[in-house]
Amino acid sequence: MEDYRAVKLSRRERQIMDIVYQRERASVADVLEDLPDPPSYSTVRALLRILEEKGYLTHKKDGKRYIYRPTQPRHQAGRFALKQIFQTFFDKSIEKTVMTLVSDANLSDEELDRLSQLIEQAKKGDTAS
Amino acid sequence: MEDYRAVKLSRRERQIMDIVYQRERASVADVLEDLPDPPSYSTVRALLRILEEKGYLTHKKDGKRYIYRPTQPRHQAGRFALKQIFQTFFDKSIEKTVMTLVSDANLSDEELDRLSQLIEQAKKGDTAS
DNA sequence: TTGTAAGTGCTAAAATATTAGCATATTATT
DNA sequence: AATAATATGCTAATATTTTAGCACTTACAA
Repeated sequence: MEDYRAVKLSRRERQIMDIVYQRERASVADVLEDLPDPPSYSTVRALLRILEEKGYLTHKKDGKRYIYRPTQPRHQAGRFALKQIFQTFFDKSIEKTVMTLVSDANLSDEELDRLSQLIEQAKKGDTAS
Repeated sequence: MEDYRAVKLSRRERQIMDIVYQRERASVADVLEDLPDPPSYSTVRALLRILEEKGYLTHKKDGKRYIYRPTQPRHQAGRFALKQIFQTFFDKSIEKTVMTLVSDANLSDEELDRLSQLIEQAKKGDTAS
C-alpha cells in the first residue's frame, strides 16, 4: 500500500483517512464529528465501508458499534506522507524540510537537546556520503 | 488560502497542483507528462482552467502556449502541508516529525553539521518553554 | 502569404463520488 | 419480554468530477 494522500482516494475518503489516523481509531460518530461540512451519518458509514473494501481500514465491534482502524501502521503512513511533501515542496531535500520545521517550530530547550543528541548519533553511526 | 492538499480539491486537481509545485511552473504538456493514468490533453487543460478559476494557479503566455504557476508561494504551501502531516501522523509534535525525518534520511556529514548549527541557533535565539 | 502544426475556448457526455433513506439488527432498559 | 434507542446493510438518487471533442487562434515555416 502506498501513500493514500497522494493519488488514489477521493476528497471525502482522504478526509476520513486523515481523521482515523489522527485519532488512531474512530467510530462513525467520531468521524462525523471531525468532518468539515459534515454530511449525514449514513454517508459516513458508506464511506467507511468503501475504505474498508479498498483495504485501507478494518473494523471490529465494540459493544454495538464499529470501531475503525487503519490497516497500515501510522508511522509508516506518516513516512510516505512526508516523502510526498519533501518531494513536492522542498526539492526532494530532507535537509530543507527539517530546516523549515525547526525554524518554524519554536521548540523547547529539551526538545532541541534531544534533537542534538539524535544528530550526534547520526554523525557517528553512519558514514553516508 | 489554506492547504489545498487537505480539504478542498478533487483527486485530479490535487495531483495537478502537486506537479506544478514540484516543477515550480508547468505547461499543459508538462503536467500531462507527470500525471499518473494520464488523461487527454483536453482534460488537463480543463483542469488547469478550473484551478485558475478557483485561484490556485495563474498563467502567462510563453510563445504560443500557457505556462502555469501557483499563486501561493511554494514555501508557504510546503509549511501548510507539513503542518497537516504532523497533526495527522505525529501527535501534533514537530519534534517527532523531525526525528522521523532525520532517522530515515541518511544525511551527509555536511547536512548534519548544518542542522547542528541551526539547532544551536535555535537554543540561543529563543527562550520558548 | 499561405499552409500547417500546435496551441486554446468552450460545451456536453460519461464516469465516479457523495449523499440520504428505508429496512433490519443489536443492545440496553423497564 | 417488550420497547426504545442506537447501531448497521443495502440501494438508489443526486451532485461533482473527469473526460473528450469540435471550433477557433496563434506562431512559425515553406
